[in-house]
Amino acid sequence: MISEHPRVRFAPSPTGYLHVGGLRTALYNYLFAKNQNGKFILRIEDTDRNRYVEGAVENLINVLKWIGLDYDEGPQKEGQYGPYMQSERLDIYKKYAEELVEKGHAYYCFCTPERLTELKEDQKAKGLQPKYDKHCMSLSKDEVKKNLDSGMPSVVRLNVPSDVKVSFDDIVRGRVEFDSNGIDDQVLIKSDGYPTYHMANVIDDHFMKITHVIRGEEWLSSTPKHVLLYDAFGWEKPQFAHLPLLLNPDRSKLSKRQGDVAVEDYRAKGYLKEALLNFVALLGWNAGDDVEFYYLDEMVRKFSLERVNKSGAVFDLAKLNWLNAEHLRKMPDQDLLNHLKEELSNSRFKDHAFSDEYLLMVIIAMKERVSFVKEYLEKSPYFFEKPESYEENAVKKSWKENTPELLSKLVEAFERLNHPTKEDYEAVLHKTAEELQVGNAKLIHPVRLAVSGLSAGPGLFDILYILGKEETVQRLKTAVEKIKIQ
RNA sequence: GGCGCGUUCGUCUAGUGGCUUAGGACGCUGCCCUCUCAAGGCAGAGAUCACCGGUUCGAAUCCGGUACGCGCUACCA
Repeated sequence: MISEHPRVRFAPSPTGYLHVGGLRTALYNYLFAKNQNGKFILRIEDTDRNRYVEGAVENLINVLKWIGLDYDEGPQKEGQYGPYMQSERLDIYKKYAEELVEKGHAYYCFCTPERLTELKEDQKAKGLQPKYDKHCMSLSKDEVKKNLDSGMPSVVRLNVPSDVKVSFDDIVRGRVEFDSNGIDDQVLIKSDGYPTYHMANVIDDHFMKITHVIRGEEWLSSTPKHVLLYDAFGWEKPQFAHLPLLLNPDRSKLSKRQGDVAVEDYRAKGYLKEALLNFVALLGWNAGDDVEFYYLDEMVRKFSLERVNKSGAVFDLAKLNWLNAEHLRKMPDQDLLNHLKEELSNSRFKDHAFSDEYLLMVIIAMKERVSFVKEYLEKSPYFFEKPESYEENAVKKSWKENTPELLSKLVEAFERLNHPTKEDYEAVLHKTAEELQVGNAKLIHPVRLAVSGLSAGPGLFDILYILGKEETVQRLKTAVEKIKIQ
């Protein structure tokens, strides 16, 4: 049954943005496809005209592109099984709905919404489960034709057989069995002519030759309907794999109310695509070893559906943050440089020019101290502008009465230096401290404060070297004038 | 309510009958390194494996029940 080259699909509905749960589903589909040398297809399930959102499809594609999950077939990348927008396949659904009606596996229903609600309320009042009563199934062929010809609103319903056990083998959950009596006569074609998810899904998966349906757990209870549909058509069923849900910290289904759910939100906050992908992959899957840091290609190599977990996973920001920092630290300096330049061009420093050489030095100095690219600017603004103020507590702690005098001596010594290296700065500072008969710390901390305005940062001599002699001296002089002991 | 799925440190998880005094990671605490802050190293706290019963010489691992959580129960996906 498992064909040599699997075909899987990510089939989102364009509701405006890509949900992180959707991202995880897309990722697993992608990983499985690439691991198995198969195809990853993008299909847009836009069968609900009421929920249509302008630009949602383009947005979805852009986000997928940004994060690096390239699809082999889909909108803007037509393959031989298109179109990949369900709204462009209406005639196909209609044709197969008619075939089902022909075979007696489906029937036209002309019941009004009013009757349906009434029926439902009636059943609820009697403690029965709400289910369509197959009322329209008793209509004769002529009556159906007459209604249809007269333009009466109609839907097509699946004729669910009673007293049948519907089961399938889920790759992550094992054998799952349902009783057909609990399944409603699902609407297949809506009165506006559009198919419902169930209908479109089964037909498309069949004609697009999908071998594995990998989707969220919320679809598990709908699967028997799909199985019934495959059987009604006499089609071979794909393999199913239902993924565990992503959860809020309180273990409810991940929702907007309790934080960000859109991939775009995380992107805007400065999360790296590498970190996002890595993090989301680990929410429900592991290779069985201790590896937690992954790049996409390594995940592809090690991924298998058999190792996907059954239970929901809480979306834990703290771990995402750690992974982001980890990916940032391990990123090649050249890539980091591009990120930093982009960050700078969107900041208040956008009009300043910094050489690549200079920025690279900043990157090396700050690399281990940042979790986000923007922190290069937030945590060490002094590399991009002169300190505007001096950290108050640090002033209190390290700026003593004799500090201005000590620093003046140090400045003199620095000024005599010719193209100093960081070792030169260090040697001179040590020597000056010795001459002035004070500990190194008496100079180091005030210098750090004078030059950066802050008390935390990279090694002082690295900072001085990056800033350069002229800038260092200038900042020291300014600080001596501006900082007063309180 | 009905049906289905799930339940190992706060969180993500390893574990598929003896190797387990249940391992790793994030987070947290402490120590080391050190001019500061990080990173790194080391150490620590943290899980009676939801509960009850059964099978077995032996169970987190197999079986049954209960509880709790979640999903579905639309002419939404």
